[in-house]
Amino acid sequence: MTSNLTIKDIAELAGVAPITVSRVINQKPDVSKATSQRVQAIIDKHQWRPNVQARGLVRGKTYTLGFLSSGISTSFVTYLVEAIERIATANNYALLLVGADPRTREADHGFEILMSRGVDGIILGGPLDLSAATLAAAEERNIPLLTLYWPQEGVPLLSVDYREAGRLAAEHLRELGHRRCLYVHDSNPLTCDPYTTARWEGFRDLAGPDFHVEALQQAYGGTATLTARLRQGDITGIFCQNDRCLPDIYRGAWELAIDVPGELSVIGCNDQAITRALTPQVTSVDNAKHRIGEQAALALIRTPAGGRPRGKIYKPALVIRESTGPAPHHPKKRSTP
Amino acid sequence: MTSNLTIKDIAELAGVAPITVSRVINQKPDVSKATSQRVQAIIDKHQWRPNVQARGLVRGKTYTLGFLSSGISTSFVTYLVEAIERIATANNYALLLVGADPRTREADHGFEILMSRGVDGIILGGPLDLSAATLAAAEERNIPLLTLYWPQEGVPLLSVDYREAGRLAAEHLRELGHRRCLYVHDSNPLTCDPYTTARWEGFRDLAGPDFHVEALQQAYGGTATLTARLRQGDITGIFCQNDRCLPDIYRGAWELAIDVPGELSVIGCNDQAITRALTPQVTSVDNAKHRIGEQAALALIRTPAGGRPRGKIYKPALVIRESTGPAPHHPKKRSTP
DNA sequence: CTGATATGCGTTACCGGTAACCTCTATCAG
DNA sequence: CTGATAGAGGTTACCGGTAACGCATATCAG
Repeated sequence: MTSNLTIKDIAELAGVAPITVSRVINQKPDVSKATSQRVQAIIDKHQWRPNVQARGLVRGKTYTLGFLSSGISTSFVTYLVEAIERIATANNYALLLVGADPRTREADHGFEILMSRGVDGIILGGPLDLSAATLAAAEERNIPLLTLYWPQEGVPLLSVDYREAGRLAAEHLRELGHRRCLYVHDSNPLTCDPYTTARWEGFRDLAGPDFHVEALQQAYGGTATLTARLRQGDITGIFCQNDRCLPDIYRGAWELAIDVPGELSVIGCNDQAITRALTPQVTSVDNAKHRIGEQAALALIRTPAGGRPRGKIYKPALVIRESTGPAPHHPKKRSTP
Repeated sequence: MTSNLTIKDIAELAGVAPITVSRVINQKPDVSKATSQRVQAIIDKHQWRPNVQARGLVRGKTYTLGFLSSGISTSFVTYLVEAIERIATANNYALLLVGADPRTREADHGFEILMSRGVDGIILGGPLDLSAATLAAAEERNIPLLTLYWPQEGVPLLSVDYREAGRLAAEHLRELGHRRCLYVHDSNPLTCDPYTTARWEGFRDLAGPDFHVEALQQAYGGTATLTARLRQGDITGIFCQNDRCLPDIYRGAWELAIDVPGELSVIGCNDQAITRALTPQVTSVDNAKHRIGEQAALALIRTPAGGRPRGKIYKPALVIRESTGPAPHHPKKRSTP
């Protein structure tokens, strides 16, 4: 019965002063074993837990991490939240979740909510715009910051080498004998990934006389541009910016009755759940999202109040599934419907 | 520059007592307009925000909601979190996210984290086991509780009439002329949905001489049981417990080269993003998840400390897409491969 | 036996707000 | 002129912990 007991109640029940109870729960010295056990017994019996707010007030620490992001239900962000939450809970930290406005990406409001609650560290997630003033305020308050995937001026970045992701995709396609491939992306300024370009550059890195690449913009939820291009019949491989594009690509192939991977190989990026939901299952580049989330939480928990956590760029890894295969010998020319 | 100013600093700068600043920020009477404006000016100038912990300590209120759930990255739960977060932020509440152990569903630990932080209300999400003692402790502390989707003894429930969802699916299939349909579910005790049975009952409600239904268990990630049944060639419609099953069902159909919706109509449940990611897009029953999340947050924000929020059961709605169509005239017998 | 050093625990003040109560001044009816 | 009343603001104590410091009692070398 975790009722509204305070440290004073516990102290009284144990016949000691409150500070002694405090010492017991914080495993400080200067308490005899006998006293300690007696106090602990009372605590256990009543399942008492110290009030985190009171403790936070006097310690200037809240044992709380903040996560700020728009598009919290976006698959990628969800993975981050899950990993962060797991680490936080395991370390008796709580996770404060605040969203930015998904339409404007304006995040100052959310950031201030987190700051006024005195979180011990803030993790920045997906699409968000923070003003320099806000960032400076965090700096001044010594709140450790970390950004995952969305770069912020002056904030350490924990992410993946997306250029390398592009290279891995290109390498795989080239080795399978594909000679003309597409990089499909959506550069809508609100939803686009900051690493759209990096992936493209990596993908293009392997271009050469026997490996032609070109970029194609295809807005989420549409297939027209893509199918128009595929009709020309020369493309045998696709690498897309983000697994979010995959449903559109599969749909486009379906509309043209193109067999994946028989006639067209498809590679996604980020290795989200959708890769296993589609048939055939999609080869994708794993971007270490779980590791990133975990490391972010750990880094902030471990960083002392004044310190700066370190960023890190992980290496991506190709996960081969069913959507990629040898290039067809004679790519078919498609007829216009 | 939201530095570490306190109410005392602001008071001093404005030449008043701290309590006056307190009155200004809380819009209380007994402050002259002139004084109020002067104080407000100082506050604005320094972008000062009161320390939420200190305020919470003395008020016994934290302006924080807790969300407890396992499987935070589960699509359905994600929708809830997103909706709750939006309402919370809009009302200057924060959302504290805590996960239960996904393997054991044990949630007492998480619940205690939330309680010791004095959240103003707790929303219970997906699969979790709470001990009666823990629930009683919340009761005793007057913490308003609400459970979405996962029933808890004595806790008001905000959910959807899943029996009706089953009926809607059956109705749709029957009207399309299907006469022999399957209810596909996964009754794994850890992952299964508490409404598995309700949906089945609703689906069966419409069974009759011209509408035969049967239930089939098919674990997530597999297709063997399903394809074995489909090979008999008599099934022309499927309703599945949860959109999570859809990828398996589509894969099963693909393995047998069954055309959806030409030869087989498929209806999902919950109307998650996957319905639009698959081709053809899947007809599904919308379970009002956004409304549920929003209402939960609002209810808890509005419920005064001692009160009990009210539960509510929403009506589901069928969302027709591309995966359902008229029953084929002559269902084909499948040959064993 | 004395002074030095631990050991074990309590007292006091304080973290940053706010509720409850108090004081002072102005205004006004009788 | 007196007393009542309202308006504007301050004083004090407290929320539930903890840091800093203080003070017995025990132990032990010399």
